[in-house]
Parts: sequence; structure tokens; C-alpha cells
Amino acid sequence: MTVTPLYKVVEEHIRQQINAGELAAGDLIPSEPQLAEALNVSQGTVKKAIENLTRERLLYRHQGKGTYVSRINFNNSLFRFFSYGTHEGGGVRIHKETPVRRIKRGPAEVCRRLRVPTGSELIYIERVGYVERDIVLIEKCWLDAAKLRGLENETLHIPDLMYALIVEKFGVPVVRAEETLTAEAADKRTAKLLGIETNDPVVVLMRLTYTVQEKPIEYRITRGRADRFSYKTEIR
Amino acid sequence: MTVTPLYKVVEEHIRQQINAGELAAGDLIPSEPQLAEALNVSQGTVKKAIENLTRERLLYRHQGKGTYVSRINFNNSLFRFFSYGTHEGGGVRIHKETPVRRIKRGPAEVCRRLRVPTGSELIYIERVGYVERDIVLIEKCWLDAAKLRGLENETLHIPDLMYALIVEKFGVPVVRAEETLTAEAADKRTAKLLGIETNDPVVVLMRLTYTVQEKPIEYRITRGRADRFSYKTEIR
DNA sequence: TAGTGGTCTAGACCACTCC
DNA sequence: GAGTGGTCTAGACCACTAA
Repeated sequence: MTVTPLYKVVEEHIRQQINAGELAAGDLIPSEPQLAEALNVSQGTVKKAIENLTRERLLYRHQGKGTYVSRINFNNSLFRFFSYGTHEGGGVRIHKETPVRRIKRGPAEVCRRLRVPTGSELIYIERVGYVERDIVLIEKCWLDAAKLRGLENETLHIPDLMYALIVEKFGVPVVRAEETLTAEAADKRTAKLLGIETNDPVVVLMRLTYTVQEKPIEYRITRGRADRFSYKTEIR
Repeated sequence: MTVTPLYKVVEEHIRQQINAGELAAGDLIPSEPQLAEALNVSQGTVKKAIENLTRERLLYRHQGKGTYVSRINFNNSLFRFFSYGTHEGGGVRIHKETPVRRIKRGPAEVCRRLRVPTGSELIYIERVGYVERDIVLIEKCWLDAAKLRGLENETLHIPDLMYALIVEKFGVPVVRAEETLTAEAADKRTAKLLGIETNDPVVVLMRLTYTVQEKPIEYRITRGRADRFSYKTEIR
């Protein structure tokens, strides 16, 4: 491919505006004719670019209204697959509480992942997740204190979906996240919290959350009862 | 949506030809102009339909050659994420051996999943997966004996990717598969085979493989060492 | 009613493959 | 050179939304 197709140029244009923060989640982007004129391409080319970004779920469209920048959708989290009893894959609401919250120096590994200097002070939060009355998961979150100063404050209520708070209260856009799933044997403390035996299997979910310009703002490790987890996919 | 868009009609047309077996994996489908004329729509509409199916990976295209029906791609299996040491997510070749192979009545649960009468005779296979010299997983496969009679024969070599054999030797097209991932504690026998301790965590992968017309042909349970497994995704 | 996206068409030109 | 898919354009008509 010696020459870049025009629709990719248009895609990049939109992508960069989002990544730079000029277009934020929920914003209305210019209409097809406007973009076509601004970038000096035909409307069909703009349509194709937007269609591609829509399939990537970076944008979404409403006929008669316009095209908007997507809010990140944590429904796609592997998280969702902590389910209850016989349910297969998600749909169950997990209620969360936040018993631990403080400023703490991050371990080297965490600082590295968050791309802050080793030994930096971070916000450390522990949360517990319930399905009805049962504890099904516990999570340890490390957050960039430079961007989220104040989140450590005990009087600030953290909703089940912490990202709502990060976006609305702190004005830090949450753009994407990476998740890695593994399993391990529960250590003593984890087992006790989850109400299982030491060495019973737990599912471990590591998440790195990014704001604009590829800056990580949160590193989180969730451990959940393996017997409450199942993840389903299709292969084609 | 009171009326179905034409491109969806075209999609359905192609989809049905594949599902009915008239178009098989690897086949060249008619060209855009041919389909356009046959279905009495414009070439652009055919293009859009094929583009959609291509994104679903049901078809793939080669400029200058044509459009082909995809072969199922087990590279998308969660399987791939049994990795070795520090590697993150796949790329490692797993070599398999087949120590157990016989005809056996299926348990009720298995027969139900394969949609055959309870107590039917099935082909039962046990396989062991190695990365280099280490055993990382073991799997139990139940196959529909009506379609795959002969696979139980000890003299027939089963390659690492069993589906190649099923398609080429038995002429049974493999269309898609569903996988469900969980974790559990290893029982005594599993632990011994995997070289871990009893109750160490294992990752469990259940797979249901389908041929044409939504007929399941294989039910498989793979158990692997949890410390050799990690699965990564992105959320947007 | 004006503006938006959704569908559909027709046709031009290009790049790749095969003979 | 003939046939394939890939890109790009221009324009028609429709359905939905908001004022």
C-alpha cells in the first residue's frame, strides 16, 4: 500500500481529535457534509470513515440527530462474567463497597505500569463486590494521585462504577482499558474475605485504564471466586 | 424497521448458501457483478453485504482473485492463551498426543449438549498438550459417532489440530464453535497428569463445535495449568 | 421544514492476479 | 488483456429528529 486511502486519513483526523481531548466522550461531531467540505473529500468517503469508527465503537450514530463520541463501555469488561449460580455470563448486578482508601507509595511494579516515577505516592483503594449478600470479589486499585487528588477523601462516595466519578467529578476522560485474565490459588487473606478456603481457585483480573494520550490512570487487580465466574465466546 | 434493507437480503442469501452446505469453507463465491445481476441489485449493494460478512470473518477477499468462504479459525480460541512462562497471550505451539481413544456411551449431560439420544454411543478421546516437554493441558473430547465413525481407530493419526482431519478425512465441515471458560481446583487425577498438586487451580475450557445446520459434533473439556494461562482483551 | 444519518444506484479509475 | 476487488465520487430518495 504505497498511498493511504482517503477514508483512513479521515479516520485518523477524527481519532486524533478524540485522543487529544478536542472531542470528548458524548460530544457531537461535525456532520458528514461538514467534514466532507472541511477535509475536501466526498461525503461517501466521510461516511465510510465514520462507519469504520462506529464499528470500532469509538463513535455511535443516531439517525436525525448526528454522530457522537462513545463513552467507554465497561459492559465489555471480563468482569461482567462474574455471575451468580446457574447464570451464564453476566447480567448480574454487583454492588460494591469501599472499606479501604488512603494515599500510599506505589510498589515498583505498579508505578511502572502507571508510568510514574518509582516510589510515587498514589491513591490506594480496596473494594469489595457483592451479589446480593455474598461477597464474590475483592479489588485493589492504584490511581494516579496527580490527576485524581481528592478521591482518597473518605467523605466522597464512590459509586459502583467508579469511572462515572472520575469523568464527572474530576473531569478526567476515561478512554479505554486493557484487561488480562488469569487464575491462581487464594492466599489466606483473600480466601477469608471471599468466604472460601485457602488455596481455593480465584480468578484474577488485572486492568489498566487509560485517559487521553495513552496515559494510564488506574491499575487494578480484581480477585473473584472462580465458582462464580464463567466467560463465553464464539469462534468463527 | 418496516422493510429489510437490500444488503441484508444479500447477506442472508450468502449466509444460507453456506449454512446449507452449498458453499463450503474455502470455496470461491460469485463475483460482485455476478451476484448483483443474479439478485437484481446494484454492485454497490453487493459490496456492502460482502463487506459486512467479511468483517464477521465469514468471508475473506483477495484483490484480483475473488471472495472466499472462511475456514474456521481456531486461532481465536481461548485455548491460544495457554502460554509459557512470561509470555503474554499465545503464540506458543502446543503439541498434542492422544493416549486414549474408544467408543463409549456418553453421559446424559454430554448427549444433551450434542443433541443425540441419551445413552448414545460416542467416540471418546483423551488428549494431552505439551509446550516443549511440559504438560500444560489435558482434554476430554466426545464426538458424534454417527458423523465421524472411524476416528476411534487407533491406527489413524490425529494431528494437533483435529479439525483438519474432521474436515478433510471425514468431509464434515466445521463451521463454528462456542467456548466457555471457568476455573476450578484440580482433582487428584488431573493434578497428577498436569504435574501440579491436588487442588491447585486449573483453567477449564468447554467447547461445543458445530457443523452445518447448527448440528453439534464435538463436546470438549480442556483443563490446563492456571499458571500457564492468561487472556488479554481491550475495552472501549 | 431543515438537517441529520441510512440506503441504493451508476460509474470512474486503480491495483492485483492469472493467463 | 480480462476479471477481480479497492477506492472515490455524485446524486437520488428515504426515515428520523428537532424546532
